[in-house]
Amino acid sequence: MSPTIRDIAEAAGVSTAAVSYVINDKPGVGEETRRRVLKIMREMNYRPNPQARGLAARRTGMIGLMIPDITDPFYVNIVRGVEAKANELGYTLNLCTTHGDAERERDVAELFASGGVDGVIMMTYKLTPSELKELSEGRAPVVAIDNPEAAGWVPSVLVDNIALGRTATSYLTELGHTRIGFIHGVEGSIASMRRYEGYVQALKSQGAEFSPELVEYGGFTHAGGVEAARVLLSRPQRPTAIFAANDQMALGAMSAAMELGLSVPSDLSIIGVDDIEAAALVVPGLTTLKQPTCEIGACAVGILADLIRSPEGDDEAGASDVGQRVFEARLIVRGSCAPRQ
Amino acid sequence: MSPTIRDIAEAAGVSTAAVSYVINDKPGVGEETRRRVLKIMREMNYRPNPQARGLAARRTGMIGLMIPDITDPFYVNIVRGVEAKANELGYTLNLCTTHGDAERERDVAELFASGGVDGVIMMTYKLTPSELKELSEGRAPVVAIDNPEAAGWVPSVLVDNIALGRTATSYLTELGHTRIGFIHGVEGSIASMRRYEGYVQALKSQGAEFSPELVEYGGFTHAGGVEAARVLLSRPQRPTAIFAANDQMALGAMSAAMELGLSVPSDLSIIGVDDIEAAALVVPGLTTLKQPTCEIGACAVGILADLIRSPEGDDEAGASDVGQRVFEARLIVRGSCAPRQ
DNA sequence: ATTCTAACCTTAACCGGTTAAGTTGTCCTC
DNA sequence: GAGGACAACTTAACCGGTTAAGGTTAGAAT
Repeated sequence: MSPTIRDIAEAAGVSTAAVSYVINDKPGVGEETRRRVLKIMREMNYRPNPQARGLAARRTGMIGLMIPDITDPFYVNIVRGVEAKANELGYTLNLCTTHGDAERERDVAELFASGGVDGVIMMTYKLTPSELKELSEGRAPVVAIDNPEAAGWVPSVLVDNIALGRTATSYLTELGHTRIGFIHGVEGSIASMRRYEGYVQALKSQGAEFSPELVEYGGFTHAGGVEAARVLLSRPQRPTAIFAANDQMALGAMSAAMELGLSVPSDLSIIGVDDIEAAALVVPGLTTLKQPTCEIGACAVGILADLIRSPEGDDEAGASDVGQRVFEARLIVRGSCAPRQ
Repeated sequence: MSPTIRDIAEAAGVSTAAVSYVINDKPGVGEETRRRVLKIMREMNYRPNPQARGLAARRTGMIGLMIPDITDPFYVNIVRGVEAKANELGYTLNLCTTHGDAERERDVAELFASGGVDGVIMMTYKLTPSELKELSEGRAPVVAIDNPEAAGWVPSVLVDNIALGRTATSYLTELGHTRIGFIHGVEGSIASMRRYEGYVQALKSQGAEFSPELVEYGGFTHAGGVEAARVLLSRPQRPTAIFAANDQMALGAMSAAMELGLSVPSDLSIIGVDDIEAAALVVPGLTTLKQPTCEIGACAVGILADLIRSPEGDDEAGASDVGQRVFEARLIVRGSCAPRQ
């Protein structure tokens, strides 16, 4: 088997404590001894056992990351940000996906709570805020991403989806559009609802038309986007622009438009959200709103690392000051939107 | 703090050993005692500490997964397969990305080797097979995915990229094409080289033309595909079909064709590899070769779990029998290929 | 009545580290 | 030259579980 700290200690003629001090760069060991121990560690190819270390020092060096779906580019990009920052801070990542399943979310939360990780980053939609809060009061602190409901309960980093909706919609109204369709994601999606809220706000403030006839659901999928757009475009007075709550649906809307003989952007302007890879590849390119996913991930890790270092709760200020960081989406202009003719 | 096994033992009036037996469903505990202990565990919201467990029982319940890039759909789909199967077998995933960086690959390997995981699944391209083998002889067994060089050294699961190249190319020759271009990925990519090899084999066996003029590099990116296709299509005798080593480049080739006023598939047939999401969304749909990524991932976990259960090495049969499982890619026919006119 | 067996449970040594407290030796100071 | 301060180690008690080996007890077999 691989050598233990005792083997090293013996070989170097010192106590395990001394070796431990060397490993952790702590004072109390002479220069000469330190060098000797290091040399022997190298020679014997010694690697401290992370489990034993963790057990004794009460840390695992791991951050748990819970996301619904590793296929969705939005989450993947957040994972990238998280990974980069976590790595920078010396943490390794424990990734679990939940597929939006409530039970699985609970299982994973349980797993993380049992102490396998030093902290948890959660993108969860089924767990209630109080469940989250309870979890965070256990062994590992929690930071929530993209969950407005959890904000206020646990430290959160969010994107302002209402502003996002306003930005997208205003961009279209400023191009002269007044009949603008909206394609929701799945029913009950908070992100979708907030984007819709921004859409309504912008319509009102710009004096553009608002009608339930302009709103459909597309389930966040390409096929759903096709369906929804077909419905919207076959209405007596069809919209001249469509704002879809994500890019897959926006691309679906684009297909539907082509299928109906409408040209994008001259007959129909389309705007999406997420800036997925395909958005840049289609012709015309899809104008979209990009959320700063990498920064979001990195920011969450930063907050979490602080919490791990100095566990909360010991302040009298009350729970009202749980951190919260809000990011804004950025408009990426490509070719899919044009002034109304 | 959260209760320990000693707290439970005390509350139940038994020894910690008894509690441990209950936790692990081992015999030697009476029905009544077992029930009492379970009840108390529930009441006190007890969760065994995974680190302590791992230390004592010499397992972590984690599988390390090393991939170059979490953005690449090919890897992501493998991760999905791995995650699902790992989860099924009670393992959790420790994900690390290397960005194809040799030093990072070594760091991660080191991390895994130090015993943080029970086994490792590697998609690595910079580590030498002997480094891999050495790693696998340490604390954690290793399974390699998609690394033909490692096969024979460590248990491997692969896709037959030569056959893939043959399949793609034969599909085109059978449609009557004789001048078929090939777009490589990055230089030195083994996958790309093997696909090329299959391409050459198919050309030869079908008596089609082979010329260095028909081969370009596209670096696996969309932009690179555009570039490469431009070059190929501006040659005196332009190819009537192009086989790109991945879908991004194939889509790039499609853009280049449109840009040059060529229509796909009537003027130019295009075939790619990977079946990325966008392949189904463009018009015409991209014909492509899909690797059974989920099965590959699941298969790797299966092999690894066996190795973890019964560590190798104890057989006299020699190292020649390291497992190896080869998968075949499947042709997905969409609209981007047509008979030569 | 004694021995054997089996079921049930406890003791205590580990797993491989960390770390507070204690020991030893050296040098400095007054 | 006694006392104190400091550097360099060591001792040993943990961290929170697992598990081999041993101890009781009750009931069955002899």
